[in-house]
Amino acid sequence: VQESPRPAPGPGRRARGALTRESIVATALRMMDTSGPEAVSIRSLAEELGVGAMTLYTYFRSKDELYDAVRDHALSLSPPPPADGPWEERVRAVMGGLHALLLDHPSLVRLLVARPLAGPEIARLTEAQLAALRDAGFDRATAASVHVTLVYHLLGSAIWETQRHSERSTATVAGSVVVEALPAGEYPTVVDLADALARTSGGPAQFAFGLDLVLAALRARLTRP
Amino acid sequence: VQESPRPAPGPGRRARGALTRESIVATALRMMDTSGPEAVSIRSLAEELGVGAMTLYTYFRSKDELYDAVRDHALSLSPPPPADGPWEERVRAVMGGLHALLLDHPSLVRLLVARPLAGPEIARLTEAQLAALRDAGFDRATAASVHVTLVYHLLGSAIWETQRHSERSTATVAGSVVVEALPAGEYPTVVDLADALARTSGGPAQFAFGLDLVLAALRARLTRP
DNA sequence: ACCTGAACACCGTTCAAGT
DNA sequence: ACCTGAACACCGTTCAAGT
Repeated sequence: VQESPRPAPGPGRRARGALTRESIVATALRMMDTSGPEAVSIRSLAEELGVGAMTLYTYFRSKDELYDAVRDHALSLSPPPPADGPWEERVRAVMGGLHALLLDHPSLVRLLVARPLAGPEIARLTEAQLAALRDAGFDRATAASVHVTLVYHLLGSAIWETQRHSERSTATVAGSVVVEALPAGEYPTVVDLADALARTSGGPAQFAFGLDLVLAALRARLTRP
Repeated sequence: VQESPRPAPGPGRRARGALTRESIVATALRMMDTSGPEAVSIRSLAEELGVGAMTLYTYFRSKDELYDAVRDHALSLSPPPPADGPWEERVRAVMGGLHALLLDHPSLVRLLVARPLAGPEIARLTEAQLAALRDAGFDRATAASVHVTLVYHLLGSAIWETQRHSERSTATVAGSVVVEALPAGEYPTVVDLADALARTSGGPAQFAFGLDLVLAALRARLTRP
């Protein structure tokens, strides 16, 4: 036997006793950010941690439970939303913080869209947003509907950004609509606006544009209902 | 040998010569609608069609190409958008048609969010929406940004509806935020609005609410820019 | 051109067994 | 309680071979 069967824990390899739910989740998130979400599986994560695949089932009941924990951990990295101040700024803080987080951790999008939105961090962010809307003066039903509308905006933009980055082909893409070889006779407006779509699509500016539209409509509702 | 090695094509089993790209795609969509998107794989689809798995590679280069074709086929089922009339009604027609289609075929959501938005049907719908916005009087940049905002709304609502239906647990769910056993001290507003969230979340009414907000803001922009 | 089974390199998870 | 390898029932896809 020339090599020790169990290598000593070195950099990037964790001491055996140090394996915890937290360290597993942190490693999974780092792996997703580094190598993409598709590179993380129970088996590959276990290998990265230097343990057998089945070891992870000591800490999590299933892959879904592990991924839910990763999502919650990632969401906890978003800045704590302000509890007072003008309602509009508070909504912008929650939404902007989440959008920035999703740009930092694009792999998080998969975890958000694949499973029901639940967990303590989701509850914390929902609480902050609903409180801001109630303080603005909206009744319960309206506050709930506005909140869901804002969640749509966040989820939609997250998907959109992910799709754009997943497009690695050399085809000309205008706002994820491939316009290369698009017959101008059939789709004149798409072709005419290809540059505008390519320039405006995605990112914080596009996110703010849509958010501003919703907030403007809400301000109008409050002043003359 | 007691059984003929190749069963005669019966109901639900296709004659061998009839295998085409179209029939494969239609079967895949029907299978997704019936058994859920996770039940469809190259192997299970081939079995449903009564052929070997590798046969499908004669018609499609890969699973992604097959799924893109399924998406395009499903989108072609949405009603043709009106080419004239008031811009707002045209936008409502495109958005409402797509939302209804996604409610009819929930499994379509996966195909929409997992891959870049491309293909002839996407181009057709994009063309109709952009044309309506240009006819309304918006400049190129604004029309493009409004279009993307509306796509966010559609994608976000699609994800949201899917998440709601995927929640098969018995836990109390309020707008996909599980409020069961949620400490009222920490999340007072969520608990207070749990009923409102459960009542308003999802469906055509919620979709229309958000769309109305955006359209109201756009009307205001057009009258006093 | 159309269709095939065997094989490869993966999955998540169950199980029985070890410490 | 923590960790394990073997095994099971899956994937998508390559390959060489058949018609």
